[in-house]
Amino acid sequence: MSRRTPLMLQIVTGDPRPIHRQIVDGVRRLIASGELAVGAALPSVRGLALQLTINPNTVARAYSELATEGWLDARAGLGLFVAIPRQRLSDDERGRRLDDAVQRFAGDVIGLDYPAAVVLDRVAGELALCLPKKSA
Amino acid sequence: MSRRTPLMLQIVTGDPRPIHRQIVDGVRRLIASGELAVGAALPSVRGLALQLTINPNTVARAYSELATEGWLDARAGLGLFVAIPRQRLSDDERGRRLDDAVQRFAGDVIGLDYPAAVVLDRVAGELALCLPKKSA
Amino acid sequence: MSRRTPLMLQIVTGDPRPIHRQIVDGVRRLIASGELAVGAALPSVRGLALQLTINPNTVARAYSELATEGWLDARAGLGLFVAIPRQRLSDDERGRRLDDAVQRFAGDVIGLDYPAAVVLDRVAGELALCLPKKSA
Amino acid sequence: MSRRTPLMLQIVTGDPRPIHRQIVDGVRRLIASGELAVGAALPSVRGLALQLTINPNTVARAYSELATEGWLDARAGLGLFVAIPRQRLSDDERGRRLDDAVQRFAGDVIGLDYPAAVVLDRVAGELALCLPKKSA
DNA sequence: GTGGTCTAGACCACG
DNA sequence: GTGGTCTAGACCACT
Repeated sequence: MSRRTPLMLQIVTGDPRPIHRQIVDGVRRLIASGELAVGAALPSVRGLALQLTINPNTVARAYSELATEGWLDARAGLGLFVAIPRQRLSDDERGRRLDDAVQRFAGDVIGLDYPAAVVLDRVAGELALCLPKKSA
Repeated sequence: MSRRTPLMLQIVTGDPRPIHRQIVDGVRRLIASGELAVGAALPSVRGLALQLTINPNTVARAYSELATEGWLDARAGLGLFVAIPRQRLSDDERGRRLDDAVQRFAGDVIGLDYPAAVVLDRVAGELALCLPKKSA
Repeated sequence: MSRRTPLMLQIVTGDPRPIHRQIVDGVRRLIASGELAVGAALPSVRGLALQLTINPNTVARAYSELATEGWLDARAGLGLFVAIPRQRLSDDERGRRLDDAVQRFAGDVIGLDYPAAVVLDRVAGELALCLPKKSA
Repeated sequence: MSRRTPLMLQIVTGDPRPIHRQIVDGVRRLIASGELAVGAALPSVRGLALQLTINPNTVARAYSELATEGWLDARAGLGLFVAIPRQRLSDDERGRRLDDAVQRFAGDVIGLDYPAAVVLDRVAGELALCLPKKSA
């Protein structure tokens, strides 16, 4: 009997991101949007591997990255839990990462020939799900 | 052949993108922004490789990708030229790529704790440099 | 022919730290002490695995952690290089990590029955090799 | 059995150490600091498990480790008592463990960019709480 | 050649 | 049962 909520995650083979990255992004989004509350237990490594029909090592790697980034707490013998959020990066580093992400995104959408307004709408919609409206 | 404009490109070793990707993105951006006009000749593979001090194979690969995507026309014995713009991808494919890019971008930005408005501003600024205001 | 310096690293099976952690600690120390200069190339994943007679995956994991922490830059097809140092963590996070490390260390040496002065000497000797004397 | 002093111990879920390790460290510290005198009786396995709301198996394991290391004496039918201090490890083993602990600590602290003096002060303060000033 | 990802299966420590 | 580590071997992308 498990109180663990099954994760609403889907692995897309056409996605250029590697599998473990899709899991990391997906879980981060679920946490940031509040669908996974602080302290909530995640599916076990083996359980999520079965659910997604991938190798347990791949799930373990994704979970391990999330723990390193401070999103999850891993407790051997118990499982993984959503961690209390805290600011881990310096302001400089945050700025650099924002720059990198914006530049990469621009590179990705150039050539798709969408008008800027359409792209911005999509981004705004996605961000509305998980980002604060005001600075924390 | 002095008609060939030297490309205003710069390879950044710290950039997470592979070199050929930086070239492809850079050329696409120069074309999209109009700095490289339709019909303009590009530097030769060897010339650009010398200019950027990288392997000619890498330049050849970038040019080949740009030709495959329809940005460049190769004329045997003459060189590569900026092609006449045309629709290069199916609507489905374009939609899927936009989705992927937006999701990846959101994954990168979540947790940096920037307000959505700040992120959107930065994206808008970057897109203004290279995207059309209206659909082509 | 390789300009890569062989790493002065040794894996100790009796050490409670897992192998990949011993590599990470060792490389961090070599970089912090200046024995590995900024921009220097590291042994290839496969090469170090042969040198230490461990599985390439284990080396790859250690290198990947070092890259994530910002100590190394990985360039596919070229190799790994010592990155330019920068402050990535917030002051709060740095304080928390110092606290954690000190507490863990105290727990490790309690019961070894060494006088405090001896322990402090050993720590001072180790830190002298790699830490700044004044705040940067 | 009211002669058993309740232990001033606290289990911290955020602590990276496993629970049994927190108990072992805590009891060792109470003994080293003299708060638990030689011959004093410890709470029963079940009692401590209730007090800390953890699994009795975990308490039993911690007690067993402490007994193996010579900190506690088990008297059948009576319970566990603080043992008479004696040398518990070979000099070689003690030396190796000190080395390991110092190396691990250095690995944790490198890169936090604290001056060595600050780190040493923190260590000295922590050790003052539980280590002898002179060799026992 | 380089690094990166994934699978498969074994073993250990923890609760 | 849980997470964590290691080995072995395959495949991919990059230069």
